[in-house]
Amino acid sequence: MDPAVVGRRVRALREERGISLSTLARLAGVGKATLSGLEHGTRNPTLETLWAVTAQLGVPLTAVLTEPAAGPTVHGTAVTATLLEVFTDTDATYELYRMRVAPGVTQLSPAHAPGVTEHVTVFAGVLCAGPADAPLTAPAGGHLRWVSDVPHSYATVGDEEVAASLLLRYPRR
Amino acid sequence: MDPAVVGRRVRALREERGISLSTLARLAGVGKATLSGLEHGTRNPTLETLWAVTAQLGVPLTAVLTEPAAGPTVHGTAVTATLLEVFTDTDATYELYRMRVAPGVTQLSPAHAPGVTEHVTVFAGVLCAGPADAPLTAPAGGHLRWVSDVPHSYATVGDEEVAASLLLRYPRR
DNA sequence: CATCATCGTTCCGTAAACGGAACAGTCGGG
DNA sequence: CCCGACTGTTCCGTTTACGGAACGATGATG
Repeated sequence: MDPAVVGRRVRALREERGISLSTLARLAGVGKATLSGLEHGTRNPTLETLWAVTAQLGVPLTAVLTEPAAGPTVHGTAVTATLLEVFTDTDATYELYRMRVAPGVTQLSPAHAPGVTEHVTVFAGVLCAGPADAPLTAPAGGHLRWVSDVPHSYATVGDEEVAASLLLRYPRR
Repeated sequence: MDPAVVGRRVRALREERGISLSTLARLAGVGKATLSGLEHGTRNPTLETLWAVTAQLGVPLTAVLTEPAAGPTVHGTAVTATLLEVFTDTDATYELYRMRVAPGVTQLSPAHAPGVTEHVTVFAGVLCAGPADAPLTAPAGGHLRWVSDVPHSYATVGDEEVAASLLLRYPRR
């Protein structure tokens, strides 16, 4: 955990809001020296200090402590997916992703293990996805499901980026 | 942010692993006094200290800084839902929840605004949910969808707790 | 019972994070 | 130009979190 990274995030958040270091320090009730050192990563801040600052910025502590993308992120040619949650059950393991599909490109993904299914709920845009030889289409608000033990594809319909949630279900072997 | 809460989580995580305060302090390279004070909430730990301890426990910093359920949590008679993500689009707003339904109780929820739809994907257990007068049923791996502008219900089928993801779609009025 | 190990807490000197003040640099107005 | 208001950084005395050692309590062993 690099304190310099935390510092950069704090500074970025502050500058997004267009407020000065002096102002934020005063609002958060910390010394300017403290905030300056924190943003530079030259100090090793106390929880209390970090809390005061992030609270004033209106973000949770985790916003500066974790990567902007909370989970591991998978980048493909068209698809960017970040893992939101993993759920393990006696019968299967589920992985819940937030997914974005860039327009104009079709991404082909190889087959998963037998029995793996994908559920997609579209937030925005129109998604065309599913088995490569018989893809399905869903508009915003729609839902797709397919068994992904065959090669499958993802693409947008139209120029709009697609936002969706993707649920991968891996049956216990 | 209550340092006592952080302390309790650290202590809980340590005791889950069955290791002593002395041992964890040695492994994490911090003083026993430091760890003792941290667990009691009588100290105001430094990021470095907290990082050393949580890393040794094998959990991310956020595990002790945020609620066990990361987002705002809604508790009902049978349903506990925690907000994972909010997505706002030009057409609609989506809220993605992780949901648990306790067995043996049926929860009735009042109607939402017109056009609001719910998508549920079941992780574990068997869920019976939907419009109160015509609920639907889905086993683990299944998916339900209904328009929730009428009163609707949630209940498990059988004695097993249901785990699921719930997506609420609010069309822009 | 005596002994030893380990438990978690408390004491204490040191190192460092803290807030306030002083500092140089920059912009805008009279 | 000069001045005031502001920016962010640096200096400094005070506060406090730090690790190590000492402590009493507990449990296992001979």
